[in-house]
Amino acid sequence: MLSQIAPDEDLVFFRPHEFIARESEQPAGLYHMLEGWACRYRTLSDGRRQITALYLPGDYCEPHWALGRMPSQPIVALTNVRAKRVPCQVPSGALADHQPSFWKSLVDGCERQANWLVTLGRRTALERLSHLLLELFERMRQSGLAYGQQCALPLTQMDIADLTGLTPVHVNRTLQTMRTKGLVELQSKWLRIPDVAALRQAAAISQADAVI
Amino acid sequence: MLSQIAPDEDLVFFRPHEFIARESEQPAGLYHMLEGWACRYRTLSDGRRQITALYLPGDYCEPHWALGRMPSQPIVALTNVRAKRVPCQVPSGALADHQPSFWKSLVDGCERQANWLVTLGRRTALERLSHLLLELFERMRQSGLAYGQQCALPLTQMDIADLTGLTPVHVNRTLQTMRTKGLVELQSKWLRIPDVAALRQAAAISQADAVI
DNA sequence: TTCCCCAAACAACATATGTGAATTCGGATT
DNA sequence: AATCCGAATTCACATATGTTGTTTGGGGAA
Repeated sequence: MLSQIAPDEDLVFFRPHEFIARESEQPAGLYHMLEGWACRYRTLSDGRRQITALYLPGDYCEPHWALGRMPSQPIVALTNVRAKRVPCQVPSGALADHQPSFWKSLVDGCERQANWLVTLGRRTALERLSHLLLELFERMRQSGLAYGQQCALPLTQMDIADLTGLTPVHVNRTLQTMRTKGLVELQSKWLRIPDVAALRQAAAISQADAVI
Repeated sequence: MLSQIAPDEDLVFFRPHEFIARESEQPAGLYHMLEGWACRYRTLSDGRRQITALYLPGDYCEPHWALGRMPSQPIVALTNVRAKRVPCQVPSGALADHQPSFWKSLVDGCERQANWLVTLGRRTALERLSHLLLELFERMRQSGLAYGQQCALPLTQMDIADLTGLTPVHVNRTLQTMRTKGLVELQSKWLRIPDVAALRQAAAISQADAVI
């Protein structure tokens, strides 16, 4: 029954392109993603757009909000999203004690960003795409959402361009090259990686490095 | 007297290029920077290098370590560094209660990284340099280390290249352009910004945005 | 002062990626 | 089955940035 749902912990839904949070507006709560993808981004005044974070099932969106921050960049749903809303106002002491997975989520996000800086700053288009696809596959795998060497990938080539700092045209070109080389199979929002080791090499990821 | 220094909170010094922390090695503690600059970075196997964080006086290096993480990227001193070492093993509850500035440092670092992603992904060379110089000036100003419109900037053009994802040659070229346009004065490790508003515009920072 | 060395500055040329536009494809809707 | 519309694909061309190499400059050591 509806009345049995705890009043401060709701299930919420978003449609593609719907805002989950707006810049500098107090969000209704933290969202624990249950299903679907979302992203954080910034657009410059002339329309250039860069995605700065991707939220997949299992991720918290956004840990910072529990530390008293307001969103500094907007967040939108990329697909249909189902999430559990949990209030921001949890005292940080309680969070630390009761939600280790929450802290892990925060720090993981930071480390992913640090790796992402390397990708945007120093990797070529082919390396960026390889790195992105590996990271997404690995995150899906860790959430139990990968099947063998494949997983869902509900992004348009324009989304991928805004993630990798490239143009959609160049994403397309480079994807073609990768297909030709047998590095990936990618069609109708479905990703298959025939040879993970080969793709890691194409991404300029050193043997010892973690992808994420 | 030496004997009066608390045993778990030491003053430490580093020389330029000296490692403050190595990848995957337990650091001796957190460092609260008192003087000098340091950076975190990653190098790809062929030598390409990207700096992913800059530590200025007042910054904590690295908040994550208090959350049970090991360094995932090495950290080196860029100048002579003086810092206060504080043990990592502080229980997170105590940190939360007694060190709000510590949490601020952590979240500020995350937000800076998110902004930095936009810069590396979507801004031109001139915009990247403008953004970097504005951010550094603003951070120095907030630490009381700016004097009017100027502050120290102890970076080589190669450091700046590794921060902005450009080549040293192009950094030089672009800096010349900026000097010609009167956007910055930069010589012998000293930065002067004649017109902050003009530089913000050159950085493609929207009026409302924070630099950091 | 002289020497030395690293950083900065400069030049010519190469190339990865961007731009603008047209065409094709594929899934949804009627 | 016919239509529609966003996404993907392809093409020709433009340009920002990279590459390689040389030259100049300035501060520290002897």
